[in-house]
Amino acid sequence: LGRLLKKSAFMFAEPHGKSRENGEPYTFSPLFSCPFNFSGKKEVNSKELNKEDMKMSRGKKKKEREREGAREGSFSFKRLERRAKRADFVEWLKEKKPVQALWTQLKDWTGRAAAALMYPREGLALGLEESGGKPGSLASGLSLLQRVGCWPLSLNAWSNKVPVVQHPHHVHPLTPLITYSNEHFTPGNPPPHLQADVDPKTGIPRPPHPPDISPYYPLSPGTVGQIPHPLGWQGQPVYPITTGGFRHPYPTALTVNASMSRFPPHMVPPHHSLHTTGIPHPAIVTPNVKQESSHSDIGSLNSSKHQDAKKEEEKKKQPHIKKPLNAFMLYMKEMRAKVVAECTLKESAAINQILGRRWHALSREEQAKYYELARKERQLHMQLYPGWSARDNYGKKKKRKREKQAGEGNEHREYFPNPCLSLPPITDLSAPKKCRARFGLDQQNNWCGPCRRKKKCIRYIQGEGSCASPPSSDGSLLESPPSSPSLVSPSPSSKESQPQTEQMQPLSLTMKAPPLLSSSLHQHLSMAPPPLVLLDNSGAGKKSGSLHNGSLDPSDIPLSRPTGSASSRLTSACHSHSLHPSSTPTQPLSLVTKSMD
DNA sequence: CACCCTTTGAAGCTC
DNA sequence: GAGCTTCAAAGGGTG
Repeated sequence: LGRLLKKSAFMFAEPHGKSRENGEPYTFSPLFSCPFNFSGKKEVNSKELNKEDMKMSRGKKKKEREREGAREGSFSFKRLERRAKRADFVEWLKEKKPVQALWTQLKDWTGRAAAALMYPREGLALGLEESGGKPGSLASGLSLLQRVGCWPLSLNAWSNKVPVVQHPHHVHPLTPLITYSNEHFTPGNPPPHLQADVDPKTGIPRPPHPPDISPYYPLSPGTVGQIPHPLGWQGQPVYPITTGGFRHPYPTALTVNASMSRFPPHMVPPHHSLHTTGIPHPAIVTPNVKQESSHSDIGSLNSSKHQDAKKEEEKKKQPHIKKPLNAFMLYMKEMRAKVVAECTLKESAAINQILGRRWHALSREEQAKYYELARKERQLHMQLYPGWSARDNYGKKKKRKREKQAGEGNEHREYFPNPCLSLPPITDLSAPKKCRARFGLDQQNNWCGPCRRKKKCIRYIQGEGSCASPPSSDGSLLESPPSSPSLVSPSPSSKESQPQTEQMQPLSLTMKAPPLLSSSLHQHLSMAPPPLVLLDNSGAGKKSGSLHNGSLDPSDIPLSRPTGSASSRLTSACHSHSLHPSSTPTQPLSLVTKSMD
């Protein structure tokens, strides 16, 4: 078994050094750590494993092999079983029940990759004794691994391009991308048997049920689920080739966990109680099992309802194939941990801001690396999901929000009719959050309800009968829906009359923006024409151009994400009506610069 | 519990 | 083709 494990380890080892037997480069990475060497003795680490191995003379080895009746380059499960009977090993194995269970199944499948599949899952670090695992020998193993749902293996066994970091808690963010290297295998061109058919709904290649996989797995579902992925692909942007899943009957034991989910949920029998593993699939998000369950329960009471429930269920069971990560996302994945450690920040929004700045600070070469990785990722994604389109995911993420907002919009108009809405565009100068502008964040108790909900102010409009936005210098203008200067028609007096709201000094700008940015912004603002003009010419104005046609509710701004996010960012970051462009150095700045351009 | 925030980039959509 | 929108990751914050 030790030899087998070592051979297995070779499959996952990074090339480094020279093999004793064939001179092929190899090394073993500390990916796994098996407490046993081939002789069944417990070992501390793989180095000792190798030392132990070295001590054994070749003659002795040969004798042993002959005694075991094993041929060179192969292994015998019987022999392994005998060795497995060693008390210490069995004891160890007992502690690894999931491994043992799966191992039993893998034996049925045969193929030396079985061990490679098994023990890496257990995080074994194996030394290399005999280089039985040659690149060619991986083929069968790969096929097997793919069949059992381990497609996203890090196959850099013979690639030294990217370091292998497999620790489950510290997975190299780019490791999964190694998988996309077509140098050693082409994920997009899986064995013919894996591309036999295509899911008619999703267009996703659906490998047929492997004939050599027994459909009956006595393996307890829970045990399988407890087995961590061998190469720590959890959460990694890798895409299983077997998205279509196995045909029925699929081995229950291996499908119980929908989160393993290279098998789409609709192909997987619902074993809700078996969601214990938490092996999430990086690219496919499975539907809410809880909801499915409740739906089916209700449906059983009523036939029509049952049908509806079934339909809903089917809808929900559609696998959610995520978008491939772009270069920046890959960069974020890699660098997030660093930034978190350095800045002791936990808020992703703040971290992402930092990452955004760092991204821009990267050299072209460094960025090119990520662009290339992203390109590969897209390629692989395309190969794996030929029929997939980004629009498939449209509306899935914020559907609820949009629906909710649409409903709120109607409600808003119904319950908080804005006189400005009925006015021609020239009079539609109402700015949202009037109360915000008047009272500021520290006096929110004075805000009207809509203002508290970031909706259109009713108090200001109704109480004072004015729809004109307070003449602001720059800040409030950006915060409020863009309007043309002629439309705003701010009287100089009004500007003076409400200095507290418009004379927003770029406080947050000076505080938050990097020196360069803030200075440039200051300069920019000081050199820029009056804010109104600036706004009028701005891309932001174009962006939300529909907002200042007078017929739209300013509260709809959030519907436009960029505008809404900018606005909310401004309001939140700048604390009320303070100047917007400063809130975050990046976006507001880009807004301004865009407008200038 | 769903969504927001925040970033960049890719892709889809609209005009 | 320009401009806008959505989504991808992440996790604390919010309602």
